Amino acid sequence: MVRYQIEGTEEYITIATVRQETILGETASAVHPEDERFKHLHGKKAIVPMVNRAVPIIADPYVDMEFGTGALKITPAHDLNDYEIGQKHKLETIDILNADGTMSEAGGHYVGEDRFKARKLIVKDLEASGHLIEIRDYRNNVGRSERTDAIVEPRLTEQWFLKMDEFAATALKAVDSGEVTFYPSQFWNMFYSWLREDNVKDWCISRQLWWGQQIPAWYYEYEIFVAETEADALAEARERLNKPDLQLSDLTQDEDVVDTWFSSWLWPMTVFDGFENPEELAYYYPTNVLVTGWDIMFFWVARMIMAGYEWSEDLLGADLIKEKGPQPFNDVYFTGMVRDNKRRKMSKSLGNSPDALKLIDKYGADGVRFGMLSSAAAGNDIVFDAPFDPETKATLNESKLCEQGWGFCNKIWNALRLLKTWEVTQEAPNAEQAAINELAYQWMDNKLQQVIEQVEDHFKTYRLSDALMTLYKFIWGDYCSWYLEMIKPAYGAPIDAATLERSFNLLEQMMTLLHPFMPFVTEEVWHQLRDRLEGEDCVISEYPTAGTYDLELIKKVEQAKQVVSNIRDIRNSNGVKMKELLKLFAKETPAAQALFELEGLRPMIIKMANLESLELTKAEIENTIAFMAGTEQFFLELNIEIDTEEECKKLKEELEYQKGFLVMIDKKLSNERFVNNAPAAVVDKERKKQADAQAKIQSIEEAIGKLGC
RNA sequence: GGGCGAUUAGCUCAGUUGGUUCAGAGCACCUGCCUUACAAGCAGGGGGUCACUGGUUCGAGUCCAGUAUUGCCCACCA
Repeated sequence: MVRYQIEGTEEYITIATVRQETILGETASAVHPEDERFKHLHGKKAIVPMVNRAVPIIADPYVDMEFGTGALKITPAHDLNDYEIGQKHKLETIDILNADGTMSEAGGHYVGEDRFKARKLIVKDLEASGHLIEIRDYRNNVGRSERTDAIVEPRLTEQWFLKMDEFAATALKAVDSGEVTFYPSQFWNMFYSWLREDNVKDWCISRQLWWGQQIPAWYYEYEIFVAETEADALAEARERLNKPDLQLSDLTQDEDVVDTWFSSWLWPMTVFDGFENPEELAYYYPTNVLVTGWDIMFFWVARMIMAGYEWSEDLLGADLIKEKGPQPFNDVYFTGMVRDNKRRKMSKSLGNSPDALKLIDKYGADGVRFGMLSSAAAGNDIVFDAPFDPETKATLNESKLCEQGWGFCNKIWNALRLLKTWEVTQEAPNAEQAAINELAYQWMDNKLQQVIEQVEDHFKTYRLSDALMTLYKFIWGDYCSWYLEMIKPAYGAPIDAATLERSFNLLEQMMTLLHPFMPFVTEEVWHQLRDRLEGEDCVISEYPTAGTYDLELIKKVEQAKQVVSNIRDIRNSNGVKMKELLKLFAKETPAAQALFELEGLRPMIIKMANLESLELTKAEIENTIAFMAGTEQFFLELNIEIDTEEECKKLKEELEYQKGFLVMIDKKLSNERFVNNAPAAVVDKERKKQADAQAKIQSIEEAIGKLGC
């Protein structure tokens, strides 16, 4: 803490500093305007020790009354905030440092000393002259060089700046107007807060590095000539200085280079060599989508947009730009940052990043791709689930998600193996299996169209993980678990060629759909499916487009699947083995009749649930367990004594639930405002739900009555 | 200090324009299966008051406000 004498008085003001050498560059002392302790000093001057310079005492609300002594020295040349206050109060700036960190000519009798040595000498001198009040330990954060760890001293230097206000307004408008669309859209908020008028700062484009593009500015004494080439600069210098004999050797080019982003913002044009070859650029510009991390949204994305609007018309002509737009890309897809399971950014210094190559060794490239992509919902950070070794703290090269991907590859591979192991016959199977095969294929084919449509929709909105999961569930769940089981011939029996061909065809299309996510396994399976010509590959196979599909058919099969699942559940919970043949009865209703009119549905349920028979009935069947699938009621005959009590309890629970549900819907439908205001389709749906619930309640009540509970 | 998000099952996360029973996926867990593609598998199951409080609306996981918790970015620390 150092005290300063107030000019013309015996009074002192005390300030604190950890960089006492900057006192030499001090050009004001500052206090808060409302601070009662110092109000009488406003407008007076303080004498800076050692250099005996009288500097004004200024009042500025930047000063924190609570912090330190409440008084602050202002050194505009060596502190960013001080610089801003200096600008505001029109203070002189005195640079006390040379570029090598030694004291400059402004440094009084410390000139030439290293700043750290000067700092120590100054303490002694201040003590000797009675200005030093107290020394305290204080920990403060100093900026350090990322590479060399050297302490960074703020210092005034001349730099090149690019005025940003107009550029920023252009970029904002581009995104606001939708000429450039962000995915996910909430990044607009961040973009806006960066670039809005009151926040945007001019861009310092000069860097003191040896590598890079040198700034095209040439100096002659204090004159500056900016030009595209040396020759142009010289010509301009000769003319402006009126010195026709001036030589290039008389000029000095600025040693600084431009910021790396200053060339990167031209990337959308230079990547196609657009300045030299506008024809190529005209073909590609603008591109569909830029994929990048949100952390460089400001550095790169915003500036590419600015550059696009600035130069594309010059390069491509007004007509073309009118047609295609000046934006460098139409969409920006922001990927998430990959974080570890403690949410820290993965980085080399933390050592928390798993080794991708080792992951690939373990799970395969497709497995790792699946792991990454399935957790990559647009814009959200990806928490990578790699666990830590509790002892070494190192990240283990393991991942549950990648393991899932690896399992998926395995599943696909085995599906192929199954298709390949069957013997093939030209003979048609028996009528029931033929009906099942036909239904299974129709169901799969219709569902495939639906899946293609859904995947396409996910792609359009950059929901990559949703697209992948849709395919995952379709291939594993529908194709492997249901379809292949439906068409599977009896043990040892061959499969008919037509069904096998259709199964190949389905798998083939699935491989093409999945190929963007898992290129290796899909390519291999695609080749194994059929004899391929040279150069005929999955990667260039025609991507399927969605055809129309019969939603009713899909729904009916889903309902049949529900029947099968229910039966399996009942087997499980009653300890009835899968092998045991059971009798199933469906309550005969118009809806049930309509359901079973679908050819192949009945034998399919019989096969999948391993039934002895499946009949529609109006009669009461004794000793059965009742269940619902959709709105229909089924009764399963078990060859065991049924636990009536348990069965009653289940039915009553279900009844309670349905009644509660019905009450809610009744309430909704008796609400006039709902009926009047909600869209007709929504009201109709509610009425359908109401009718369904009523039907279900009736069925359950009947079943309860039958059990006599 | 300024700004932007997040909070949904034990864990990691989806949930699009407020409107189907919307509360979902994977993992983990439990039960039963060595069924001749896959036990690295199959068939099932349990588990959530959608952070809290209020508001808007006929209707809120979804929109608004506040609170709590939490993450990130930027700035600063005399």
